[in-house]
Amino acid sequence: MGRSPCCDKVGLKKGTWTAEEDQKLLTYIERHGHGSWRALPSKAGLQRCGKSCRLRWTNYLRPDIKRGKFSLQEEQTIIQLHALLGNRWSAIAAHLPKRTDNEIKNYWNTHLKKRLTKMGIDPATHKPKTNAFGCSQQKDAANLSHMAQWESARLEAEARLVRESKLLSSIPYPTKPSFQPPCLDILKVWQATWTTTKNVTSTNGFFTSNGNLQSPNSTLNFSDNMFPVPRTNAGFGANVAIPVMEYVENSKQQVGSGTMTKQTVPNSWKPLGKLNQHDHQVEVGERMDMEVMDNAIQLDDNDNIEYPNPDDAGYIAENSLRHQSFMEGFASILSDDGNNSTSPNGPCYNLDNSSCGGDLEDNRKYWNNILDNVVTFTSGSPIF
DNA sequence: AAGAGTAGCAACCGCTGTATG
DNA sequence: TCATACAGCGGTTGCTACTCT
Repeated sequence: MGRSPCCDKVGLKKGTWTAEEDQKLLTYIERHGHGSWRALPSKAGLQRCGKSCRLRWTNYLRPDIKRGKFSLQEEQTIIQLHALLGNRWSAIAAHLPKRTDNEIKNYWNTHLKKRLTKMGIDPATHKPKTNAFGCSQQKDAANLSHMAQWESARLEAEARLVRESKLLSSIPYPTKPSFQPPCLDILKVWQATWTTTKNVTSTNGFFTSNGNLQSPNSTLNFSDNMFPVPRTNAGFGANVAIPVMEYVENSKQQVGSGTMTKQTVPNSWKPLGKLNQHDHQVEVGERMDMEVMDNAIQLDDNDNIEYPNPDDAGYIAENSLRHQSFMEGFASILSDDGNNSTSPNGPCYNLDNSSCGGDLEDNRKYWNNILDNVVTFTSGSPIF
């Protein structure tokens, strides 16, 4: 026998909550915790379905949520995470303390989506909208998508772990003790590659003053311009990064002015894709899935994510290249000033919807800011 | 001033995976 | 083992306020 029915919907109130209902729910939960949502409405004297109470509490009444205008950093975070995770609002919300998935979803749909659209970026794919010159970009877009898929899968896996951690701390308010989930900073993995730099290129952003893209810190000992990023006037998003994933396919390939060789991934860390059984070399072109990602993430004895030794040469090479390429590709899509005559989507816009007025430098600074935050925004977050 | 159109957002709906009896 | 409730999630709806004509 299963459980008794949740709640018959006859006679239950729907629609906007009144202040009185809010107070009843708030008072009850403060005194007793929510316990069983099913039983809560009658105990609290509410003519509502338990599900409605839970939604009202989690999205509005909970004391640990922040309401009101989103900060610039929060906007940036949402855009970045949406590029990686898509419409996985709960996963995105896990990286935005005090914001609910519903609020983020609404904000995306009513603000950010429109802004990206105005900038000529497809908000669903975070790629430039198709234009007459799009053919030459297809391969690059595919590579970027491929890498984004990996990052997405990894973020999702970690977001899942965050959720699982939260379950452990689901003691009802207000007796809930302070609790922090284990460190799940995938971006610190990125940073690990940046900070093990042997040949740091000094820059505050992704764009040099002459308009070329650049990683925050270059991690390899290649000669200058190892990843030349052609800037053309072929339209929005015409800048493309050399897809470094190819170097794995072709065991040795000229990349820019540096020559890369096939890298071996350490046994303890296999994040890039399926590894062949012989030498743990990455085989690209495989569609990644959660199972692969789960297998790729190693847990230590305490079920915390075990990050690879950043000193490992193979790890550094694999990850720094992947991340650099991903970031450059991502940056290239976002970076076009949109002022060239062939830009199909008109002038560029800043995120506050104002036209950048053709000020390339301002726009560059703005996107530098966003892209820098990919690496740095998590430093103060309890999640990270 | 008034009606139409639009934006913002709280809340609902329905689906899915998990827990429970 | 199975049926069912629960909880979480993402998509969608509908109400309210605001703007435009």
